[in-house]
Amino acid sequence: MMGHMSLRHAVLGMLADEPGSGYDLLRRFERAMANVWPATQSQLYGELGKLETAGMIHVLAEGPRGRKEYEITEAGRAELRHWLVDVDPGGPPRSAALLRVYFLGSVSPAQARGYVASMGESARAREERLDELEGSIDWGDDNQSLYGRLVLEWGKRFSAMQREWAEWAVKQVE
Amino acid sequence: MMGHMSLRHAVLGMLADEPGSGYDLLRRFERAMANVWPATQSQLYGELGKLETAGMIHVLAEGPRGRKEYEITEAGRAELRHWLVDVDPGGPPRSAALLRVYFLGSVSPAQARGYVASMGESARAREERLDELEGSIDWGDDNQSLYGRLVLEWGKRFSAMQREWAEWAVKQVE
DNA sequence: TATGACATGTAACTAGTTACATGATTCA
DNA sequence: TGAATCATGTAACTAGTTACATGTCATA
Repeated sequence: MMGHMSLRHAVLGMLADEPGSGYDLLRRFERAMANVWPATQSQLYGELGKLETAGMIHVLAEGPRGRKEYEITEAGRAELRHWLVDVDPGGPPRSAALLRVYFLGSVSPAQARGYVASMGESARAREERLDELEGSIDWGDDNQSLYGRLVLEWGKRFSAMQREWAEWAVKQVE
Repeated sequence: MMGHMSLRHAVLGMLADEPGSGYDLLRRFERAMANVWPATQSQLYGELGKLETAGMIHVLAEGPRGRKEYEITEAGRAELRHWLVDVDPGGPPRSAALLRVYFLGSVSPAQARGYVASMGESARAREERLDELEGSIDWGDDNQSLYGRLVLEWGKRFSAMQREWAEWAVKQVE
């Protein structure tokens, strides 16, 4: 049944938007995807090789310094649509931050409070970053802007939720 | 610097609460941890072996059918506290659900709306499950109850956030 | 001419999943 | 006695990380 392989689909999704090299993709992952689906350079080049072998992308042009610009193929688009529509996305992912909360009984209440407070603080910092980011992008009315805004809004709501939870939780540990 | 290895700490955290066998732990992971840090049987037995070699747990008693009951050692408790207090928990984890939202431009608006709506629906179902769970547990005033309630509350708030976001997002895709 | 950005790739490792394999004990 | 549960373990795989390795091109 082929496992999950979401990196594959992240790459296909980006190339569906526009062609690019591994190097391009790496920067796109760093810029737009860092908080949703981080990927390393190693992984990216490996996946591009596999996708080419599988016929889901092909080399559109070769540039200087060995640059290979990839374009998604019709098979690649079909696989992307299949994943978007037919494959179950699964539940919420592992959370190391929450895992710790379970075990805070192993440290002093003051340390536990400190940990929860720091979760709130990092959520607040993330909220600020996302607000800035939102202001710095000039949103068009294309699909990318539309769905990008949905993701950004999710991040903002998530961060606000976590900050509010932390404020509440700090009081519980007293 | 030893990587993240949160499974190791999840096991230590559970054994810090009370001793148990691999089989016990597996059921505890299924019951209490399924949504925060799922683990497979394979991984669990492997990790128990490594933790024993590392001197962080030891066999307290052997029972029928080869059962080995493990207890955390002082070294194990120290490692757990170290992880809880000193190690940076890192940002929000990968989210396959959100990753898809980025790429919904590749399918029809109706399909995109359907996907977002299904995210809302699964969040609603999770909210209900968590409400039921909360009602079914008789909470004491021990540490486990306290921190368990914090985690449950986080889950409820997360689910509510996702449901509300989805309701909002469905309207945006129109 | 040397620095920094561009550009790709491999090796060795850790983490996690799925499937297989085996056997003991309980109880209907 | 047969099925369910208890109980542990291994093999083969996929996914992801870190470090290493190499070389090109633009420009100050």
